Amino acid sequence: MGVGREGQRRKGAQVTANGPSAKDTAAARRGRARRPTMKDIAQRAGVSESAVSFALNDRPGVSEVTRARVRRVAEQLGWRPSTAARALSGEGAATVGLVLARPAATLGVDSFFLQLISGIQEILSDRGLGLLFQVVEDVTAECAVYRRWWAEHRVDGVLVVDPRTDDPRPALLDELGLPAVVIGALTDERGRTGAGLSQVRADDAGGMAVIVDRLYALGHRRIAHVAGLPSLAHTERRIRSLRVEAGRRGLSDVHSFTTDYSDTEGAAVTRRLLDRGAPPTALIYDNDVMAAAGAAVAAGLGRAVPGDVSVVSWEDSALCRLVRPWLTALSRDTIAFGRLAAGELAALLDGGPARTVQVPLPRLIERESTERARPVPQESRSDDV
Amino acid sequence: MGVGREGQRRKGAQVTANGPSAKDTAAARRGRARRPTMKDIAQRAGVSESAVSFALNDRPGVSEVTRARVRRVAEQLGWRPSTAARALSGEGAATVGLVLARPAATLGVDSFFLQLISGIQEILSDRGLGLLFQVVEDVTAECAVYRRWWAEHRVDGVLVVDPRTDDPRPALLDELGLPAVVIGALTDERGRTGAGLSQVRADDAGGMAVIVDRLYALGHRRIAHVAGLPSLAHTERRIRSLRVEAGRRGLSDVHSFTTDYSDTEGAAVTRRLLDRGAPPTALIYDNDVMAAAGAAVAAGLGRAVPGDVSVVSWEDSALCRLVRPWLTALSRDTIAFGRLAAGELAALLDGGPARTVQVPLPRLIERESTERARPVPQESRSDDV
DNA sequence: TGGTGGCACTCAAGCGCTTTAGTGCCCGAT
DNA sequence: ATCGGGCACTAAAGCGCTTGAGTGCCACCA
Repeated sequence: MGVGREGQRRKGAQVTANGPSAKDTAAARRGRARRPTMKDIAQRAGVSESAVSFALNDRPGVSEVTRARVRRVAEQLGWRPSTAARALSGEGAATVGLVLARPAATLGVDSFFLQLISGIQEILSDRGLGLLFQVVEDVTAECAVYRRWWAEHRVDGVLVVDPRTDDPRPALLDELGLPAVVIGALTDERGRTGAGLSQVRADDAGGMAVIVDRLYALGHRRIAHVAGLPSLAHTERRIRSLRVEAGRRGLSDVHSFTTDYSDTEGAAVTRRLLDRGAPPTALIYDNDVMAAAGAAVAAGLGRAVPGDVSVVSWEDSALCRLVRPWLTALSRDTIAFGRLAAGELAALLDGGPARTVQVPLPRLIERESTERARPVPQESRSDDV
Repeated sequence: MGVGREGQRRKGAQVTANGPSAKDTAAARRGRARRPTMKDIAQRAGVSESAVSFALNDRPGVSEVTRARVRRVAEQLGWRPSTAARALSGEGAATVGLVLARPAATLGVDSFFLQLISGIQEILSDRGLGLLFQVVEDVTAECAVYRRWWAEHRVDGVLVVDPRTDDPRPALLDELGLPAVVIGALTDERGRTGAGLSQVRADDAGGMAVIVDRLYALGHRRIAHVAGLPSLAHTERRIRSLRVEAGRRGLSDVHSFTTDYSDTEGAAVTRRLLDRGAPPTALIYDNDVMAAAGAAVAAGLGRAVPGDVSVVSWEDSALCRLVRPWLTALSRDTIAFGRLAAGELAALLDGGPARTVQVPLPRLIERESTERARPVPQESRSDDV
């Protein structure tokens, strides 16, 4: 009896609900179907586990016919390597991490992230990599998550979004030895920070140049830029680029104002700007939500868009075609962006070198919210491009 | 020499970059800092590994003073359990999965998912559970992902979204023995499907009743419902509920039309409806994007919103306050929804029973897009509520 | 004084996989 | 005839953790 019980226990999950005592306890639920292991394959194929391992991992040490046989058996059994076991024996967790540091409330206002993630997934799932995802409140918490993931052996690398000025994350990841790719790039100057850190850069300077070029050509001379969070590296970059573009064209009434990306702040800043003595004739918003909110505010103040003021959104989305007038927007292929980033991370995990790649210049989709600036008396337009 | 090398190899990652031959190869990057293991704790605390395990897992078998000592050492060392090792020894992966079956393009139009996820996270991270996330094209691919996750030992349970009519997923998950909670609930009738399957139900019938109640009170008698994907369970439920509510009030000109949730289809259906002989005086849209698109179409056709036609969105978001007129919307606490679902799953993983819980009735936020129906000559309003 | 329990703790196996060090075999070179 | 070497494959250890089966010790009762 004792022996019988032992034997039964040893077989573990193989027991198939023997008897109709089907109490639906949590224990009973576990392992309803049994996962095949390499041992099963080895048995069926009549070789040792090592041989199976060699065969399945394209390692030398088995003949081609054995390799084929093992492969066939594995497929028949529907075998998949246990990531846990793999990770434990040093192969890594076959998972990459992505943490989003955003207060819950401001989440999901823009479509950027889901698109990005969807691009990321395309590449990752091709490579059999999982994506561990986490939303936290701030960067401090984000760093804690990296530490935890690292200590728990959960991820092989991470994708870092929303790079900041004075970002603590690269140093931490370097310390932990976690390969990472920064999406959106740190400051232009420093270049790569530590080995194992790739960057996928959006061309913020280029984007800004595209917008200013166009607005200038349309005769706009007083331009305001309603930017995003001041702590983000790309906000800083866009502001700097705008200043450069303005300087190049001798424009003096060109300014940036930072916000928290919310429709509320976007609206508030817009109201302040339009109430000025010589209000801007063109407004550049760092996201679609603020652009829409800003356009609505302008309309509310009796300013025609684009008659009195042109509006450009730095982010294209369905929203830009849901408000009237339709918003002119800078459109980038966010999905491709995600794909690129994931590709870089995969390369890094394969032992490739850290690189900095740049995504193509975004395109300006001109819709209804921009048009030629109303001629201003005291300024001739002879200095046009 | 041979011995020396062996010894060195055995110590593995403990080697600290001996010598300045710091080639930044992928190999060198691995394990820059060493993760402490239970063995380290055991050594320092002067007990066996088992004792450490007991101590850290609140299991009996160690005295309180030892437990405290072990805990202290663990904390000092910054120890965290390796999920890989845990998973391997049968404890589960401490991870739950969430897969989103949506074509990449239609992703991110609504804010629903990120909000939901953010709520989910709150609970999961409290419990030390990770969230493995995946975006796929369709339900078939989704099922494949479940299979893979299961075989790879990656997740302990999953959160299922977008339940469908004739949903293949519950059966699959049951077969695999993967605990799951369905977010949004399957058809009302069947109730729980298999053990280990909890449901968190949005009250679609209640929501529809709230909307129809209000519209009816405002005098609307011809109501159209621009619904979402016909294959989704909640679409079906809403349509059914509308029919019931209409029947109860003796309304005959009340119909539903399914779409793919896109602004395009929402607009198209709206145009068709408004071009009819006796167009509806009120339109209910199954999401915010279609509501906004529909309102724009109405305006384009010269119908005043809400003067000629009232608009209600079944989903509140920033968008509802970015278009003019502001959209009346059914508002639910999506973050709380996520929290609830994650809580149910956690309970399930703890061995709790499968349950079906219901979230509170959504509230109707009345904004500018609804008002009293224009009185219709051939119909007295004496039968009002 | 010997037995008996319970307590605090250790031993060792095992989870599924990788990997290093063998082992046996056959073939060609000496 | 013998040896070396390459090849196909096996044995076994180890990754970090859990867990059932001990083990030694002490208090307590008969």
